[in-house]
Amino acid sequence: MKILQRNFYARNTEQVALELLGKILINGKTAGMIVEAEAYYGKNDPGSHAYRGITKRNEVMFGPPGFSYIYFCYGNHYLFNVVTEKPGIPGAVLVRALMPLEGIKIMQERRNTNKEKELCNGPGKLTQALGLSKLQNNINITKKPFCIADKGFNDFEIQRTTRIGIKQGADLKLRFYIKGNEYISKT
DNA sequence: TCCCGGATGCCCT
DNA sequence: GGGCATCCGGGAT
Repeated sequence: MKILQRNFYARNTEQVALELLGKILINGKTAGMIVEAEAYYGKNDPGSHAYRGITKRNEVMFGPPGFSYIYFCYGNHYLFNVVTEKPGIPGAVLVRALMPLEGIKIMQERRNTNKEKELCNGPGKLTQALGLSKLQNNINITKKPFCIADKGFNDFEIQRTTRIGIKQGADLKLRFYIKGNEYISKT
């Protein structure tokens, strides 16, 4: 198992999103395989937080790659992104769904459900299952206990579609998921 | 100050 | 499986 290093993230956001499929997101004793992700750019991407330039909230997106960008949404959810591109160039990949692998019991307690498919099949759900909140914002994820690792899962087909839940930039096909996987988010 | 969001869970069929 | 109320902080006015 190798932990993804900064050079993996310091590339084109779309490419990183694509290659994150099949990788393992780990936080402490909980872990899951990434089955769905979306790419977000800056200037030319109206769907991105970084579109209107740097602010207190999105400044992490402008910083060095390989850091977490976790923000609060809809009053009670946290969404997990990982920063991409070289420092100074905004970019991030939103992780939308995981297939639970380790610490499932812990996830069930945090999520208050025993249904395995309901643990991580949405961006707000997986942060709750892994115990991620704004406290984990802007953390270097190229080392344990909070990181993404490669376990060599690559036997799958990738589907590319438009992104979910945004109005601006809705035409861009920057959402990727593992075809036929039962743990991806709905719609 | 006000508006609204990169969503979820519940309750109903 | 689908419709709906609802969570509250950020960014624009």
